[in-house]
Amino acid sequence: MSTTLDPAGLPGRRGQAARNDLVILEAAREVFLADAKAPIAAVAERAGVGISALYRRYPGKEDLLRRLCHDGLLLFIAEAEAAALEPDGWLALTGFLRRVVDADVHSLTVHLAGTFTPTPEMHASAVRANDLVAELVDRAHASGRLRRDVVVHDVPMILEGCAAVRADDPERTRQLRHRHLALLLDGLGLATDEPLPGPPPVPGELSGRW
Amino acid sequence: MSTTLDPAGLPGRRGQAARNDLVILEAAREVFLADAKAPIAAVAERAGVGISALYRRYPGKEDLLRRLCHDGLLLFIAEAEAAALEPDGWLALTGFLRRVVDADVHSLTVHLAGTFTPTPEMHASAVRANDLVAELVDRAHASGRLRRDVVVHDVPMILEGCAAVRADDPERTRQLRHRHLALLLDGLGLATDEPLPGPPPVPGELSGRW
DNA sequence: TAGCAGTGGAACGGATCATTCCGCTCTGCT
DNA sequence: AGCAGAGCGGAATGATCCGTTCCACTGCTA
Repeated sequence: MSTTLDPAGLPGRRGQAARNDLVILEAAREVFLADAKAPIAAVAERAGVGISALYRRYPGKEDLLRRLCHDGLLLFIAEAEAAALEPDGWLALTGFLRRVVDADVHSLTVHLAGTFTPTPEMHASAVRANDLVAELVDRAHASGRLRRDVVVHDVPMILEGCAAVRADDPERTRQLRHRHLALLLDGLGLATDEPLPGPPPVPGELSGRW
Repeated sequence: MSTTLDPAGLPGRRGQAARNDLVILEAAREVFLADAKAPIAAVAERAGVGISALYRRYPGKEDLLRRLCHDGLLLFIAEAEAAALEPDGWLALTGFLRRVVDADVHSLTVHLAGTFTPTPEMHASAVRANDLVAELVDRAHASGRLRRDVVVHDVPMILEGCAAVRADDPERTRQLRHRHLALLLDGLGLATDEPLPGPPPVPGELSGRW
């Protein structure tokens, strides 16, 4: 039971309920991050509540998934906006990627996509996110430190690759992903003149649809 | 009962059966590569045969999966052995990785693992594969072109990352994976003095168990 | 021409889930 | 103090999915 937005945990039934809101969301995050098609009951168990507690808050599984995914997307956007403040274009991009990997946001937004039908609102967020990343990539190019043939849509590909790395322990997973990312970031630099093979990724091409 | 090597398809029932052996295996490969937990019926459909044709050949789903996975592992080993013949240690390793990505072998061996219990024979093959990769990595190190802090177990991590990249079209998937691999290979080089973050991967640590 | 290897595909039974429902507990209000 | 009902736990329900079995049929093969 941890509370963040629950100002000085109210006592009694009301407060417990408010706290459960968060506990459930956190449990759902953990469970669905580990397995995108985990049963609802697993979330309830992890949260230490009954199934009713879930259905009281969300009309159905899909709504919970949507919520989780949208939250992730918003976090992604927030990180991108934060990165926009970094003056060095290269550091802005690399720092952004590191933070996204750190927060495991990509799994939330992509692995979960396809398990529900997105809202128009989410679509708008996705567009916004894409614009922000495009800006980061442009600035990295301008800094002269990013290899020429890397395009915006390489970013989701990179994140996809990082998200695929998994260990048993979440913390260890994080470490290994950073290791993988470090390799990719070095590859992103100007180490070689060899152009990347094949045409670059194109918008809806990667597995996550939207 | 004619067997796998069916040159110039025999006519009649016998020949049809022999041909089905291959058709089924190929269909299974395609189907399970696209979705590791596809139903048996999907394989039959793709192969254009009935379900019986499958069960005549394999006692159960698990056996088919095992067969597929072991075939993949053997191919992996064959590629590693082929790579061992390349005199340049760096080219041996990078060429090997490219061919493995090309053949989509990693998906076969890892994504499918966990869906069945491995045979001791497969375990032996896995050990052998590991040894061969270790040798490739050693030689790459000896060539002086591989960054110092890369270890054997980084290889499965890299392959895992590549396998995560997916497009709708198999051919396009292959292209994008090569792009991703190219980035990783550049990162594998000596571009930077920055050491890789965190401790390197350790044997059974990655998601595929064995 | 008899017999059977080889087959297609319907039918069966078990497993898994999302969702609903009911009875209980306490809280917060009167 | 008392009670209406917000919140909840978890069993029951009904649907779906899938591996496996079964049986009738076909046309080689001997």
